[in-house]
Amino acid sequence: MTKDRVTVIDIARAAGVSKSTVSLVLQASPLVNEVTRAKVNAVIRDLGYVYNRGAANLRQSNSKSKIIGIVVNDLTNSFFAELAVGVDMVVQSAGYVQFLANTAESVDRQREVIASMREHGISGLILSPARGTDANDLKPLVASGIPVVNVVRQVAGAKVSSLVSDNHAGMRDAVRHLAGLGHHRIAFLGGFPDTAVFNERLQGYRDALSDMDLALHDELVVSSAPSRAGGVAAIERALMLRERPTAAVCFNDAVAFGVCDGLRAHRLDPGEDFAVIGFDDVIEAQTAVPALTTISVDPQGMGRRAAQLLLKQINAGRADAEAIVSSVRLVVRQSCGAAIDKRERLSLL
Amino acid sequence: MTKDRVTVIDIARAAGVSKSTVSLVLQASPLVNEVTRAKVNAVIRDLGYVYNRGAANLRQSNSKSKIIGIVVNDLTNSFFAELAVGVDMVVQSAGYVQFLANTAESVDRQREVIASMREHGISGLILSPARGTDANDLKPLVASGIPVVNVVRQVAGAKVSSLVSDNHAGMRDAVRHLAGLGHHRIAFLGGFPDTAVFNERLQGYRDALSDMDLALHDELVVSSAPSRAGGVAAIERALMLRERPTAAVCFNDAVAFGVCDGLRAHRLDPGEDFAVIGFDDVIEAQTAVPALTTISVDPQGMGRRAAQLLLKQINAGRADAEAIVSSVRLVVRQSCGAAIDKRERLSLL
DNA sequence: CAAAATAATTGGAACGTTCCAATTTTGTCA
DNA sequence: TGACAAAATTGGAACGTTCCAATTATTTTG
Repeated sequence: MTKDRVTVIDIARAAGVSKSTVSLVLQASPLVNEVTRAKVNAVIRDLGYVYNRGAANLRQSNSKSKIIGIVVNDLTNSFFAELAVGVDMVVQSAGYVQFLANTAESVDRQREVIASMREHGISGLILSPARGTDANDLKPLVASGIPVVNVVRQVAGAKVSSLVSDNHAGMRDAVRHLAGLGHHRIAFLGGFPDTAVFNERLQGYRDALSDMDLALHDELVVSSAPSRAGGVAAIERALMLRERPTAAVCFNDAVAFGVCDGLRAHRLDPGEDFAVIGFDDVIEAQTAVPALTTISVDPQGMGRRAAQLLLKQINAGRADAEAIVSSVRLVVRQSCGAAIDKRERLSLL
Repeated sequence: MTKDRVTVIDIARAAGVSKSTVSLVLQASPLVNEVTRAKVNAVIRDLGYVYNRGAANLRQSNSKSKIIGIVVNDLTNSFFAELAVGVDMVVQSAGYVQFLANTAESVDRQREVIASMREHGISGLILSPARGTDANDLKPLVASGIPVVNVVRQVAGAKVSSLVSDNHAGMRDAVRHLAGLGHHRIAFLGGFPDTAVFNERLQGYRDALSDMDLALHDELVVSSAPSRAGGVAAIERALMLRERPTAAVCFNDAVAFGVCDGLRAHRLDPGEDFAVIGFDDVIEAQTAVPALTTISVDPQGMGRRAAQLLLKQINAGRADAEAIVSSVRLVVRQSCGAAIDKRERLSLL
C-alpha cells in the first residue's frame, strides 16, 4: 500500500531545504528562520512524516531515548496497578513512554525483561524487585550508568535509589490505635516472612505491643500469601486458637479483605465483633463495607514520586542513590470498630 | 566509570573475527562454525556486550522491533490490569517487550501516546479505545501497516481486528437465570449509556426480558459510572423506587460490588434479600463474600488471546482484520441467591 | 591431485538521524 | 558601497547494526 517510510530527506527535498535544516526544526532549534520553519512543518504534516527515535537515539549520546522501564512483581495486585498509573502520569507528560513488565515474583523473568529493556535502550528503570532479587542482578545496570529507583522493596547492598513506605511506623501506629481502643489480643496476619517488608512491619507490631505494655504471643503472628485468599486462610487459623484475638493488623489490604471475608464466614461482623486494620489504602478500601481502616501509602502518589525521582536522575546525568522513606498515615474507617469515636465526637457538638 | 558502550566491532576485534561474523552469531545463524561461535560468545560475555536493538532495527526492514504497544482506557480497573498481565505473558515469552500506557478515557492522551509509540517503532498495538475514539484516529496507524487489535471496545468503521466479549449473550443469560429463579423486577445497574458495550449489554437485558415475557420498566435501568462508587449510587437510586426491584444485573463486577455495599448499608443482605449478578469475573469475584455470580470473561485469557492474534498478524506481515467475539459464561455463585440450587441438587443424590 | 563443490568468513554500503565545521545569505554601519 | 557581523543554511561524517556480494578456506570427488 504505502511506499517506503518517509524520512527527513524526503521532507527536505519537498520543502526545498537541506536535511540539516529539517533536523533543526524537528528539535525546535531557534537557529532556523520562522518562514522556513513554517514551510517545513507544513510539509511534515502533508507527507505524514513520523520521527524515527531509534535512528535519532543511535546518533545522540546514548540514553536520551525517552523510554523508561517499570517492572513490578505482581501487577494483578491493584497496589501495583495504581503505582503504574502514577508513574505513567508523570512519565507521559514528560514525553516519555514506559515499558511495563510483570515478573510474577520470578527472578528469572525479571532478569530477562531487564536485559530486554536494556537492549531497547531505556534511560531509567523503576523496579519493584521480585522476591530473592540480589544486588548482583542490578550490578550491570548501574555499571552502565542507567539510573534505577527501587520501589516498595529494597535490595540490600544495591547502590540504587529507593522509595519505600515507612512500614515500621505504619504498623506501629495501627497497633497503638487498636490497643488504645482496649484490645489486648491483637493478631498480625498475612505476608511472607522472608521479605524485608514483612519484617519491618512485624517489628513495628512488636515495638508497639511493648510500648503499650502488651504481651507478645507468637501464635498471634500468622503468615500467609499476601492475597485475599491468604487472608481467609490466616484468620481461619487465628480463630482456631483457644484464646482468640479480638483484633488484627494485616500485612496489606488484600489480606484484610480476606480476613473480613473469613470473619463473615464465621458469622462474625468485621468492625463490630472483630477489629481489622489493613495496609496500603488501595482504592477499594474506602468503598468497601465496612470501610477499611488502613495505613495509607497512596500508591499512585508513590508512583508519581518514583517517576519524578527517576526523571531527576536521568536529567542530572549522574544518579547518586538516595533512600526515601515515604511517610504513611493511619486512616480510621469502620473496620476497626472505632466509628464509635466519631459518634461520640459528634455528640459533643 | 565505564568507557563508551561496547559494540559489535569491539567484540569482533577481541575475538579476532570480522563484525559480520559477530552479527551472524548474534542471530544464531547456522552459517558460522561451531568453534568460532563459541569463541565469539565467550567474548560477548566477557566484555558485557549489550545488543543495540535500535541500531539493528534501523537497518532491518521496519518493524521487527520486538516492541508492541498496549494502551488501555483505565488501568486502575483491575479488569485491565488483568488484561495487561495476560498480554504481558505471551508477549514476554515471544521475546517482545510492551509499552503500556493509560489514557484515563482521554482521546487526546490516547493520540499522544499512540504517536509516541509509533515514533519508537512498535510493531503492533493492542488498544482498548478511550470513549469517543474515532476511526480516523487509527487511520495513520493502519495505513503504515502496523497491525492493531482492538479489545473490549470496537471502533466503528476502523478496519482493524477486534476481540470483544459477547456482551449481548452474557447479559441475556444473566437475566434469564434471574427470571428462572422467579424474579420479576430485575434492574440493570451501572455503566455509561454512550458506549457500545453498554448498549450491547442493555440489549441483551431487554431481549431476555421479552423472551421471558417480563415487562420492561425504564426506571429499572439506572446508569452510573462503571465503578464501585457508581454501583453504590445506582442501587441507592433503585431502592428509592416505589416498586423496588428484587434483583439486579450489573454493568460490571466493580458496579456489582458497589451494589452489594449499598445493599448492606440498607441492611439488606446481598444474595439473601436481593440477587446480584456482575459482569467480567474479576479475580475478587470468587473470594468476595458473598461470592459474586457473574459473567466470566477471563480478562487474562482475553489479554493472551489478543496478544496471540497480534503476534500472528505481525508475523504474517499482512493484517487482515478479523473480528472475534469471545464467548462468555455465567458463573453461578452466592450473590444471586441460587446457592439453593446446589443444595437441592446435592439432596437428589 | 586438480577441479569442483561446499562451508565459512568478510568488507563495505545502507538504514535515518544528529552534530560539527564550513558556507552562504542577510543585515548593519561608517 | 564596501567591510564586517550576525543569522541561516548546508554537506558530510558518525552512531551500531544487517545485508549483500565477494572472497577465502575446507571438503569432496572423479
